[in-house]
Amino acid sequence: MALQESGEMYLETIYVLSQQKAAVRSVDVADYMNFSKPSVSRAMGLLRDEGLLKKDTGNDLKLTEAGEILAKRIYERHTVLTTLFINLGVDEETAAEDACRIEHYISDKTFDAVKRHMMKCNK
Amino acid sequence: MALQESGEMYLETIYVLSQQKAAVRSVDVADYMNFSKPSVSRAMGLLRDEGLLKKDTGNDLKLTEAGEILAKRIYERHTVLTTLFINLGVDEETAAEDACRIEHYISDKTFDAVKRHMMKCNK
DNA sequence: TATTATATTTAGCCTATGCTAACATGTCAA
DNA sequence: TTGACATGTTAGCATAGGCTAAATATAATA
Repeated sequence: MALQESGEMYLETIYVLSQQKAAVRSVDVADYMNFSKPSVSRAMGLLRDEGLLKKDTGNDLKLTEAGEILAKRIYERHTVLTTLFINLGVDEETAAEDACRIEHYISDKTFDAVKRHMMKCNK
Repeated sequence: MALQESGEMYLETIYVLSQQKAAVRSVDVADYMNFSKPSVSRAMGLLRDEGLLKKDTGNDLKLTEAGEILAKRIYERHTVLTTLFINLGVDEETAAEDACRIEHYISDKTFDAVKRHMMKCNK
C-alpha cells in the first residue's frame, strides 16, 4: 500500500542523516524525530517489509534503491516548498514547518507546476 | 484538542451543504463524503462535544458560531488554494484535490503569504 | 573477561477514524 | 393504524502509528 506521511518522514530522515554521517542507526532517527526507540524500531521493520530499507547489514540503516528514490522525492518537495514559502515572505522556520507537512500531500502535477512557476520567477 | 483533518472535513462539508439546501442531515454528509452513516453519526457527536455543532434542534445539523468560523476558514483555504493551483496551470480536478488535502496543513502565516501573492498577481 | 552502558526489540496500551451488523426511531402512504 | 423505507445510533472490529515497561543484544571499558 502507498506510504503514509509517517513512512515518508522516516525515509526522509534516514536520507538526510545519511548525508551528515557515515552510519545511521535507529537511535539517531529516534533522536532526530523525537520519537521513542520502539516506535522507530517498528517503523524500520515496516520499511523493510516494503522493500525500502535494506535487511542485511548489522544495525546500520541503509535505504534500498526504491527507498532512496522516494526519500529524494520527498526531500526535493521539502526544499522546493520551503524556498517557495520563503520567497513569499514567510519566515524560515514557519516555511520549513509548512513544507514538512505539505510535502506529503501535494501531487506530482501540482508540485511540477509549482516548480515551473519558481523557475520562471527566478529567471 | 485541536481539530484534525477529519473534523475539519466534516465542518467544511456541513458548511458547503448548508449553502445548498435548507437543512443538512447526517445522511447528506455521509452521501457527500462517501462515508458510512455510523462514521458520520459518531463524528457529529464529537463535533457537538467540541462545541462546534449545535445540540438542540431535531436532526438538522447546525454549526455553532465557533464551528462556522472554523468551517469558513477551511473553506477559504480550499477555494484560494484551488485557484492558486489552477493559476499555475494545474487542471481543475487535481487542483481541487490537492487543495482539499493541503487546506488542513498550511499555517496561517503561510496561507496569508499565499493570499497576498495572489492579490499582487491579479492586479 | 566481566561489568556496565547503549541499542534494539517485544509486548501490549492508547487514540483517531474508518467500517459492518444490528437495533431503534421516524415518517409517510396504503 | 400499520407496514415499509429512511434515518440515526449502538456495539464492536480494523488499521495506523504514537507510547511505556521490560527483555535482549551489542559494545565499550575497568
